[in-house]
Amino acid sequence: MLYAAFPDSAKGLPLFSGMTEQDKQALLAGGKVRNCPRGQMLFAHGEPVTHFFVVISGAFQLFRANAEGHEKTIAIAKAGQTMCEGEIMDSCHAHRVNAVPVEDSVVMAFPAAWLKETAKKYNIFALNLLSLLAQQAHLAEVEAEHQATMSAAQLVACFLQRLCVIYDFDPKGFDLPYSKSLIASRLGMELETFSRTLAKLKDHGITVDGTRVIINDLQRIEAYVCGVCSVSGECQTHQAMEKMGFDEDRKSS
Amino acid sequence: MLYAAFPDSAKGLPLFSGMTEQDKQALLAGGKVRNCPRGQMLFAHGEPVTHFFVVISGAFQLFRANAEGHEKTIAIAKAGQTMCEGEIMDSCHAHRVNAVPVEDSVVMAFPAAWLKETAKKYNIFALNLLSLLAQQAHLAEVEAEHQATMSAAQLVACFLQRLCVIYDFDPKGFDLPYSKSLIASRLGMELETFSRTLAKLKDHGITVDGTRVIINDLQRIEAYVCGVCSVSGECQTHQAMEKMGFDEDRKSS
DNA sequence: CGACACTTTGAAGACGATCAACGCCGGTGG
DNA sequence: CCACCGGCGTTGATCGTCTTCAAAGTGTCG
Repeated sequence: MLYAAFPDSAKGLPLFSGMTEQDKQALLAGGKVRNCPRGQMLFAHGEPVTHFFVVISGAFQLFRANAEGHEKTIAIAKAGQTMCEGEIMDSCHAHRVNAVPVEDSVVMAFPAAWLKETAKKYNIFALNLLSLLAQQAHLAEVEAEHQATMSAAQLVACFLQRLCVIYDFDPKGFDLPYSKSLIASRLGMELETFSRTLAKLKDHGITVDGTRVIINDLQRIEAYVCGVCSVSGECQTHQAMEKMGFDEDRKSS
Repeated sequence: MLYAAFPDSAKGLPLFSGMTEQDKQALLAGGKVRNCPRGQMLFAHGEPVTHFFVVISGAFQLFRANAEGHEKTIAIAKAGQTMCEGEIMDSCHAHRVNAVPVEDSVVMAFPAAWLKETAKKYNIFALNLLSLLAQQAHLAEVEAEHQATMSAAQLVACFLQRLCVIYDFDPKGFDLPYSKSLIASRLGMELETFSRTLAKLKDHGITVDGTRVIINDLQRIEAYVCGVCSVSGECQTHQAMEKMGFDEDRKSS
C-alpha cells in the first residue's frame, strides 16, 4: 500500500502530542486518506460541513467570493495544517469558505462528529485543539491589524519573511511556493500592486526575480515590518518550539 | 454586599452552559471581583499573563501601539466577554495587548492556571471554550477580510449594523456607545476619515448627528456591506441564538 | 506556430492619511 | 459671571498609495 505511511505523518501533529501510541492509532483509524488533484474543489462555501481534514501533502487555497465575483484568499493550508476545526467546534453547519488544492494534494478526512467526540473523550486532545484555535485566533487578529495598518510593501515583506520561518527556507535564496496571483489574493491586494511592490522592495534589501527571492538583510526587514510582528513573535517562536518537539532549544541554551 | 450579585451574572455565560449549579458555584469561587476605574490600565502589552478575566460591567479597550506610537484598537470587550483566554490557552506568557477600561468597569479575575485546569477537569467547559475560541478566530478572519476588501464607508456601515445586533439597539435610533476616536481606532482608520465617512453614509440611508445614529433601511445596508457579512451571518445568528438560550426561534418557527 | 495562463508595465483616477485650522463643550479659576 | 483651557470632533487642502483599465511581455504545451 502506497498510502500506508500517510497516517503516520499525521501522528506527529501537535494535535496528538501527549497521547499514547495506542490512542493515536485508534483515533487515526477514524479517518480516510483521500487524493485531491489540483483544482478539484474539496468543499464549497455554503455546503454542509461533514468532515474535519488534515492536509497530508500539497496545499489548499481557502477563499471566499463576494457578490461581484471578486475572490479573497483567507488562508493557504499546507501539509500538517488542518481544515474545518473552527466550523465544527463553532457548530457552524455550512462551510464558510471554498477549499481548492493549488497542487495535487492528499488529505485525511474524519467525520465532523469524530472531532467533537475526540475532544470530549480525551482531555489532552481538547487542550491541544484549544491551543490550535487560540493560535489561529491570534494569527487572524494580527493579520487584521496588519491589513489595517501596513502598506503593501510591508505586507509583502512580512509575508516573505514569514515564508522563510514556516517553510524553513533560506532567506539568502528561495523560490516562491505559490503563484503570484495566489499570494496577491492572500495578501488582499491586486496582482498589479503585488508585482509593482516586489520591484520596490529592492530598496529594502529584498530582490525578487521571477519566482526567486533573496532577502539580503533579515534584521532590516524585521524592523521594517515593525514592532507588531516581532512582538507577537514571542508566541510564534513558542509555537515553533512546540512543533519541533518542545526542547530543541533547551539543549542549545 | 453590593457585589454579591456579580458572580451570578457570570453564571449565565455561554462558557458555563451545560454545567450544574454546584459546579458553576465551585468554579466561580476561584475568581475575585475587581473594580476598574475608567482609564486605569488593567494589564499592559508585554507583562506576564497572570489572570483570565470576565467583564462583568463596563467595557475595555484592547490595543497595541507600534514603534511610532500609533495605537490600533484590536477589540472592545464589553460585559459578558472574556479576556486573555487566547493567551492562556496558547501558553503565551506575555500579554499581547494593553487593556484599559473606557468606562468604570468591573471584572472577575481568575488565576491563569484556573482556566487550563477547569478545561482539563470539565469536558463541557473545554467544549464551550473551544466554541468560544472558534468564534473568535472566525470573527478575526472576517475582520481581516473586511479590512482587506472593504472601503471605509462599508466598514463603518458594517460596524453600525453590528452594534445593533450586539447591543440589541433599535436601528431606528440609538446612541454610539463609545467615543468616535475609539471607534475609528477600532476600525483601523483615522478620526478624520471616520468623521467624513459618517457624512457620506447619508447617501446610503444612515444618518448620524453627534452620537445619534438612525439607520433607515437595514436591508439596504446589509446589501451594501456585501455578501461576506450576510453569508457569515449564518454562524453569527447561530451564536446569537445560543447566547439567548438556544431555542428562542424554535418556538417562533 | 499559436493558444493560453500568468505576469509585467503604463496611465488615470479614487481613496484615505496627513497637516492645519477651526468649532464645540465642560471644567477651572479668577 | 466670564475668560481660559483642554479634550474631542469637524472641515479643508494636499499628497501618496492602491485600484482599475488597457496593453504588451513571457512561458509552456499541444
